[in-house]
Amino acid sequence: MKYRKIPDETVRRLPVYLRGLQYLLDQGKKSVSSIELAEILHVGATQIRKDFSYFGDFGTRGVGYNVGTLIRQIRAILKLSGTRGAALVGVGNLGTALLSYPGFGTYGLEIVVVFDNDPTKIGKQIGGARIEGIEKISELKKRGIKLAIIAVPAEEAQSVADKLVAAGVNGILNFAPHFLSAPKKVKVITIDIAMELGRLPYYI
Amino acid sequence: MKYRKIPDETVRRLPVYLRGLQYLLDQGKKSVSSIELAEILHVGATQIRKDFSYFGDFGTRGVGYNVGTLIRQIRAILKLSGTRGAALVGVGNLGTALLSYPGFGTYGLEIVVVFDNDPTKIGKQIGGARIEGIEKISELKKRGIKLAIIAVPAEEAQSVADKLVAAGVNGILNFAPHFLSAPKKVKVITIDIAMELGRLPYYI
DNA sequence: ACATGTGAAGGTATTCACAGCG
DNA sequence: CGCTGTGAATACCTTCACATGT
Repeated sequence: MKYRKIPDETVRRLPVYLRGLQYLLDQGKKSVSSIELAEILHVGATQIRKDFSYFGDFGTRGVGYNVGTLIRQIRAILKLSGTRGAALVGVGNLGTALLSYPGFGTYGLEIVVVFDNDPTKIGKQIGGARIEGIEKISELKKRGIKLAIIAVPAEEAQSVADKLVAAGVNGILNFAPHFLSAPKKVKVITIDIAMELGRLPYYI
Repeated sequence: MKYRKIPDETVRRLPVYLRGLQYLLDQGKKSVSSIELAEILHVGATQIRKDFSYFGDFGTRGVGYNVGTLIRQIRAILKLSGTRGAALVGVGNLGTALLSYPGFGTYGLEIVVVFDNDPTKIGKQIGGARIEGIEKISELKKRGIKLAIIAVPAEEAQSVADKLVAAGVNGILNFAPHFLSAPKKVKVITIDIAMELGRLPYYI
């Protein structure tokens, strides 16, 4: 395969493929064609083949793709090999929900540190971690944690993000309904739940 | 303005604009230019103007856009005028978080009915609603509720979705890490939190 | 003078159509 | 023959450049 720039959209779809493949693996499937995968995921079969082709020749012509191999390949592309520790900031309802959310594992992520600014919460044990004060964020660098999840109210989101960036975090998943400013080298993904709901009525 | 098909991407951005405009309104701003709005939202100014132009001439040349008017226009386009009742299925951590999530209001949505299949939860009061058994989903049609939010474990998601569709729901926001099958007339938006996190390491 | 609104240009992503290989 | 892999064609979206209206 010749080199070509990988479309952002392709990267966005890789985790989708990964989920579908994991599902097939759980079903005991060894091999899958782009057509079968397309049906499960509601994506075009050509799309799938083209996406994979950016990274190399993963399939066998006339046969399809080996499920296990493909999962490993995609995990490698997404740099999900091994487990990465992530910090969670904010232990309200949403934060608590995230702590018990299954599925981070598939993506090689584990919440290992938890912060909150509520004195009544600090020190409490939750999931596998102890809740620490917001000021301890500065110690993330020392602990080698590079990913963080923001689940605090909108007003505090930017200030938390600044602290995280200062502590050397380079990837942030933001659930606060607020636009975050961060240096270019820091990748921020915002999930605004209400905003997704907002476009639902349009399509109805 | 001549008629042209409205890009999906434009529709996806409308709620983003709405949030930015709401923010400006709260600040007491009466008028805004595409350039100012662009800075707040990290979107191109040309993009904003082009997007608005699909729906009509909302601005005043040499001046900008009237914040209040623009909000009303976008809300109308997204069919968010008035408040729509939505049903929530699943009152685990995530469901509870959603019940106390601020911001649904901006998008004209209100959770008015709550379902769960846990007998110890049924009958309890939560938010403004009483938790009802899953079997009561069939009564949604009678109550005129057309939107639903799924916050149940992956294994139950499809069966819940089927019940919702049978009850006449035509829009579903799905938080379960599972692909849902539904008739074309039913719009399903899936938010898979872990999947979003999954592409974070790639960019780092 | 200033900011919108918009054809035209440019860029990106998807789909087609089929060659290539097992 | 079946299914992958891919250049070419198409569709889609964004950006440019500027004409247009206040």
